[in-house]
Amino acid sequence: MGKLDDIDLAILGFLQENGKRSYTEIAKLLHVSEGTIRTRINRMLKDGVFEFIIHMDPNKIGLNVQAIIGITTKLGQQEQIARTLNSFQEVRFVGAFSGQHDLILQAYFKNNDELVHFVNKELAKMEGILSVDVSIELKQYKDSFSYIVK
Amino acid sequence: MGKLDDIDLAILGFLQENGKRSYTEIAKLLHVSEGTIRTRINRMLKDGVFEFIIHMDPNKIGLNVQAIIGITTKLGQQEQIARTLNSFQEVRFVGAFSGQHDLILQAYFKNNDELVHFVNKELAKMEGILSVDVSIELKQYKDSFSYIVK
DNA sequence: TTTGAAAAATGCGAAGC
DNA sequence: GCTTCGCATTTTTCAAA
Repeated sequence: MGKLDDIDLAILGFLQENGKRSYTEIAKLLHVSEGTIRTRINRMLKDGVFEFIIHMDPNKIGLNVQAIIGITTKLGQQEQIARTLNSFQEVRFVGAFSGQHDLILQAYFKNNDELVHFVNKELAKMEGILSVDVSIELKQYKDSFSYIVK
Repeated sequence: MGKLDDIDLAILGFLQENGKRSYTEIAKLLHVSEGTIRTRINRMLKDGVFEFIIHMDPNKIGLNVQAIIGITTKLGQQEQIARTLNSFQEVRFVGAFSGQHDLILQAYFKNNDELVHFVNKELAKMEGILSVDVSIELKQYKDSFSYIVK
């Protein structure tokens, strides 16, 4: 699994603007053949460099309450708690972090009741959680998936 | 811009598994015509319900340091700081939150030097920031974009 | 809004450079 | 590893129910 060269990065640069761009279109933009684009995209997909997904607006599909939750865990329990959190549909992101909280998660809920249930029932019953710090999103300013500078 | 019905949600349910699924394939799965799928997808795109994107693995494209940063701002300065943060390529996500921090952002960097520069130079020079709380990601457990329960 | 059918574009596999 | 060339699939367009 080698490094990405300039053409690979250029392909990603175009796809990050619009995941629906065709091989043909990208080929023209980069002045190489369609087959080259296709081969490289398939290689990057196989190597897990990126994947084609859709990004839904949570509000538009009825998930009106978004929260970021910091968790402090008992030493040695972090991994197991992370795996438990993993299994919740509501949880979009979980990571272990250095800093104030051992775990940070992002989760989407239909309404406040569901958030309260998640925190007071589900989190509350997990062994090894020492403290929970809930932040509720009031306004979103940016949510970008374009990491590549052109 | 009406509400989504069961077919719309079913379409999103299939697309969230794989953003490359064709109209034809989804049509067969849902026992409706290809045109129906196409019409509905285009309506949802127009309404901003979702978009086709690619999700890159930050590590695989050389962004090896990921951080979540909580910021406390001077009253009334929050909006303007959020907009400034917005303009940084490194910043993937910014939101205003209730709770311990007024703003929370997620950012990706090539290395620790770039993170340190962002915090100690860029953030440090912004007017109205009272405190900054940096958490560095040690391990990622989940990063899902499938919000719809089937 | 959904369907069906024909034209245009895109994607795919194989062969050669 | 890149390109070209047929063939299959998908997308687009549009008329009609």
